[in-house]
Amino acid sequence: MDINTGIIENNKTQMRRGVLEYSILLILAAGDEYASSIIQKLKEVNIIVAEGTTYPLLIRLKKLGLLNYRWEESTQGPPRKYYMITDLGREQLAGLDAAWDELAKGIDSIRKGSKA
Amino acid sequence: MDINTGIIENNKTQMRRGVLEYSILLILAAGDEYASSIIQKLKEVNIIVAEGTTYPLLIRLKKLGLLNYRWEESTQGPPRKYYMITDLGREQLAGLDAAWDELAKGIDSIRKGSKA
DNA sequence: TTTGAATACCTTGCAACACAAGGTACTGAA
DNA sequence: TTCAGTACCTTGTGTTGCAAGGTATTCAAA
Repeated sequence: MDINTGIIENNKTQMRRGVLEYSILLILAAGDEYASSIIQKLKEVNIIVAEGTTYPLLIRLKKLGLLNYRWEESTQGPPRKYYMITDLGREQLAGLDAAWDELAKGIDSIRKGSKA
Repeated sequence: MDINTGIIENNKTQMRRGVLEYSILLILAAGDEYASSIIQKLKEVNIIVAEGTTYPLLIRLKKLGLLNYRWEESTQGPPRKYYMITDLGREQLAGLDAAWDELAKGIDSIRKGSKA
């Protein structure tokens, strides 16, 4: 692996970090999911996240009252822990939507400046 | 400070973290700046960053060869360390542009999904 | 019936890094 | 000579993403 790839990869990781909670709340706002399916959905939009990141994060969001969960049997293996977003979670999500918009706007205006 | 503000503020911070290196490179691509002026420019677009974050970050980017600097006298106080982006820095910046676009696209498509 | 693959859950330990707080040093004006 | 303003930098702490390792369930094949 050359040095360039390393720097870029590291930064892509950094960028993803910032939006992990946000994107998980977004996914759960659309419907209940279990950890593995959340990871899968994120992968589909090129937001790669490890199991060791996801499980602690879901537990954290649960503790904060933004999520709840229920167990559901599966014929494909062990039972699944389906997470769902709470009312508080939806409130917070609205705030994060705004934060994301603001950040995107900020980056955009710096970008325009750097091309002037 | 209520609990809601806490969660949101924490997340805004998280989001900013991911794009700090990127936005600093963007600013320096538009012209040489010293640390305090970089912080000021970021503040203008609502990306708040502390001194204790910025200085080590600039040093790190210098060590990676993405930046260089020169000293310049000032009549308003101590000399200023003007940072400038290197050729390698511009290369990396192109990669980060792409990474940002990809991330923004990813978030966008999750957002659309969650409104369906 | 036991072995293995697939699925799903979770924890531990390490490393990166943002930031608050505290510190140094230069300039010019009061 | 003292103080405010500007600018540099470091230290210590806390958070947190992730690699690696571990447990448990189901089903199918040997």
